[in-house]
Amino acid sequence: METTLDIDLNTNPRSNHSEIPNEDSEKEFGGESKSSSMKEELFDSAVKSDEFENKKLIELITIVCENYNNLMQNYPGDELLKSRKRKAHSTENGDNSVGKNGFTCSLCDEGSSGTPNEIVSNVSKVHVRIDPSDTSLVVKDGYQWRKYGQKVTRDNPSPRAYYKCSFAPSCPVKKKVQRSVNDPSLLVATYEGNHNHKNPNEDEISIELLKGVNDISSSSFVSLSMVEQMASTLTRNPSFTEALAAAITENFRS
DNA sequence: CGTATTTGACCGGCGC
DNA sequence: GCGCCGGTCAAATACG
Repeated sequence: METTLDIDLNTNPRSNHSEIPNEDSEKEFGGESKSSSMKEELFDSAVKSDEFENKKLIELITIVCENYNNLMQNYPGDELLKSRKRKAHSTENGDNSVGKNGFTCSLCDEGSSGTPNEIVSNVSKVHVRIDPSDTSLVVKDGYQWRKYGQKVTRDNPSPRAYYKCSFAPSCPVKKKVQRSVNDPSLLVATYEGNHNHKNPNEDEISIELLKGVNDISSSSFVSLSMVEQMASTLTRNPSFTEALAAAITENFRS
């Protein structure tokens, strides 16, 4: 069963406001048949209606954020740790199936076959579909990264880029980004470790939520890719999709 | 001028 | 022990 969560970021609540009669439209209608009090009433009801929809939207986004955070907490970082010692890792360029929209996230317990005392680190892979002509090895995931190396590996002609979290050394997370050997339009990002800080964009989202959805719609801080990642991760969690469906039903019933 | 990126050198694990 | 190879360092360079 495939569940899809579509978050249409083109639905701009602020743009809805542009349909609310403003000074220009008032001029346009010239006050011929409607009294000013009637116009005020229409304006007022339009705003209230908008506010009502915005509240629903805020609640839904809040639910998405909460579930995303909960889900992330259910995959504690050290649980899937694996050794950084180099061993034959054949899955390095393996292709998992990827949806047309690009983001696929998988948590891989690659250290499970190691010795009991082996120090292991959390490794996850994210597959991102990109424009084949795009040569940049950039996977936008909401975090800030500093590139510290690039290398051409033996089993893949395309270079592999090495990134550290910009919060390093306090945050030990690293990621490797390389085109798939089989599909040049596919970027494979391998994450090692877990961030010991919040996603900066996540904070921004929380702040913007408090400010109101009008500002959310215009905020450059709300990363499309982050929402995609959240959606991708969350939709793979059956309990979340159930909870979200229930929440949506409940919200629109009230 | 401060910060980020590039890139060749270097390090260390692994296989032979 | 030696060479290969992935990963990291750090000086040089680019960029805002």
